[in-house]
Amino acid sequence: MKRNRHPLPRPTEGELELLSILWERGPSTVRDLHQEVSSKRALGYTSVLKLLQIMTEKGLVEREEAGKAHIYRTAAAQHETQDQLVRDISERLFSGSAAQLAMHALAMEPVNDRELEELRNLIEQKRHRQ
Amino acid sequence: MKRNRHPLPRPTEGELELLSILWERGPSTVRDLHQEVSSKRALGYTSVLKLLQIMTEKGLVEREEAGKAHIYRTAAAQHETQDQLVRDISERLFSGSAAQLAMHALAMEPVNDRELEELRNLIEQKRHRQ
DNA sequence: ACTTGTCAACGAAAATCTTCGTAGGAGGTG
DNA sequence: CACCTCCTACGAAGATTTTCGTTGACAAGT
Repeated sequence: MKRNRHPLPRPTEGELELLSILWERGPSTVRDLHQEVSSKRALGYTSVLKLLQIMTEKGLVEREEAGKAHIYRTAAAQHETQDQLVRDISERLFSGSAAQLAMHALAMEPVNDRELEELRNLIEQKRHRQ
Repeated sequence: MKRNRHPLPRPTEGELELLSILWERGPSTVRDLHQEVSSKRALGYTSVLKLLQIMTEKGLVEREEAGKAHIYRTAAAQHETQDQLVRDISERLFSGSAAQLAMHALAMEPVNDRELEELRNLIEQKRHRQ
């Protein structure tokens, strides 16, 4: 029962935690996810299961019911969700100016050389295209 | 009696809406804020009031009780809250890489020249300091 | 003094999010 | 078969967030 008509809802905090693991590990079972989460904090197996069931209803994940243990996979690519949430923050916290968000992010932490180089390239590209 | 000992909690969505207005308008009464919010969506006066009372308890805003209508002001500067939330997103969505967050933000939207210039400078600074 | 309007306080309903206990099914093993 | 283990489904408690109705205080007008 897929609802691709509407854009996916914004994941909650707990949901995002599971999505992150799924993006990293790829399709996983409840047990996989529970083990992964457990390495960071205490959380019951059924809590993870329930969360995944809710996420399935919301369309945030899809599951393959073959076999005994269902296999869950993310419905949206990581970069799509990143875009969604970055846009969200940009709207709500920076009056929609993504550039200001970017500056805040950069001013905050040390950035390694490779990333600096990528950013330089990105900016040069944009400079010449506009 | 300020409680600067603990960091301020992360504002919820509704709280952030009010904070944004306060940063823009400066210290305001409940009525001011309600009017401002109402221009965007339907929300009762007492809902705004209640939210502000909760935010006062949490320390997110402070109020001056002089006169009949209290006057609310933000407890943290805008950039502090921006930092806090950007760091948060960076952690949860980009494995702590602020640079990747920045790149996502930039790749997303057109950026005006002045902002591009600022970014270039920021990057050059960081390049030479590291 | 009575009415009207503005305000904060309080409580509570409604919605959402988080967490987990319990039940029941399916598959093996002795 | 009886038992154990692994799994999902379901319901529900608890916590947090969102929303608003009601109340009472206070002042201004008539």
